[in-house]
Amino acid sequence: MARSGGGGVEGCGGGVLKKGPWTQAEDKLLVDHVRRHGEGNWNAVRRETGLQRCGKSCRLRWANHLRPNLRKGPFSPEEERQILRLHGLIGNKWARISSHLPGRTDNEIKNYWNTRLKRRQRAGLPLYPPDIEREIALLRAQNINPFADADGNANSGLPPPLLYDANNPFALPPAVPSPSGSATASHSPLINQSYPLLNQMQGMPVFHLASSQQSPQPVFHHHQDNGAALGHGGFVSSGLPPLPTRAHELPSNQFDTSSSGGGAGLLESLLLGDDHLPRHIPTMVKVNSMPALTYREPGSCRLPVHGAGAGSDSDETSHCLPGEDMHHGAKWNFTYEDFKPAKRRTPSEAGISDMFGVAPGFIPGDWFSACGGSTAPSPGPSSAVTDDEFGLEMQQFMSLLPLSIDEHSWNA
DNA sequence: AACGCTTACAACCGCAGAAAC
DNA sequence: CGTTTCTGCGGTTGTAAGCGT
Repeated sequence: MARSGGGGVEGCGGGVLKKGPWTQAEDKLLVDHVRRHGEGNWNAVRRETGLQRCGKSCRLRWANHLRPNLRKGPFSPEEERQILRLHGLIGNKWARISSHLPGRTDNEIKNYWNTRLKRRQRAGLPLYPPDIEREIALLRAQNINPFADADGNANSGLPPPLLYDANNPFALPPAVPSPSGSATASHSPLINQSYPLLNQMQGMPVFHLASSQQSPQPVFHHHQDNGAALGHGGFVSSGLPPLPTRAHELPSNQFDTSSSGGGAGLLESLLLGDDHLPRHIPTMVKVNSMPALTYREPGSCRLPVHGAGAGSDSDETSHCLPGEDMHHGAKWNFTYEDFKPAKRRTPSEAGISDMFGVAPGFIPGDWFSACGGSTAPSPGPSSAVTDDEFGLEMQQFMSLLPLSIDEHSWNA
């Protein structure tokens, strides 16, 4: 992982800043700072701690490796499905996708997707399993526009609004005329990248959902009424019916503390369905004086019991046979044959214990392997400078530390 | 054992929007 | 109201580790 380690860089506020892998000492400085002041104000970290890292780098390190309740290790089958479903509808909105996967970072999901995408593209395989394609087709047929903002207006930003065609709701926007006047043969790369599922859905049968109780019926006729079946007009572009999506995207490091899923869009609520991942984390408390920084309540940490089942909250992957979709009973090789065991070594607890002068026994021995939701060793940084999995150890350890709100008030 | 390829992932970069000044 | 600073997001890159030959 080492990138030109030891080198410096001009920028991020001036001065020579360190780049490359983080060391334990740097992590400790950052963690101490956040414990005292909370998240945010990242540029102040350098001023107040002497850490030779720019604010962006500090934020990234915290968000992706040090913050409490991060979840490392392989994605569970449920998580993988969730990623597929959300990506199929909203595209490369990693932060939004990660907001539905507690403990997962946008970077992690992005990396997962990119490697998976490359692998499947190279193999000439479809990106999405058929059941997910169907599911999203249904949502599309209901004319749910994931890109509409809270007011129902199509977002002005990219990607551009979809043009709804009742015959083919997954149709891409018309080809952009070239300067010479002729339409380009292919759709723009932007569209192709932003709507990967749509690219696969060209020409798929359209389903109308007459009611929630009825099975969806394929519709092949040209439909241009006032929307009796769909509840809206037949041809819609940016005037899609209002879809309550979150007005502002949650930062990747922000936990959704709303029990009702407030802020999540209708589309995402639909996608979450019955098998959505738990979004309420009862052992976490939001510290009001420290916005967006959450810690476990002292004494509330239910440590997973390795091998006891109760604590193994996610890892069904190891029970899945290659090529078998355990959720639907159908053979589908989209996920499990892609699954590769984690490569890197199990972290030791020695480093993190040493850092805080805590006896190693303070950290349960099974914590790391179990918290990752997998029996496989959790992957982690591999630099010779940064202890492997130090970030994970740090964030896990942080979650165990009692926190005094007074001590850590924002303006202290 | 050596080599090359693939995979996984940390970290950087540029950009854009929001907030502060 | 324009400018600056801060923050977050998505894309990309570099490299260690695993794996096959």
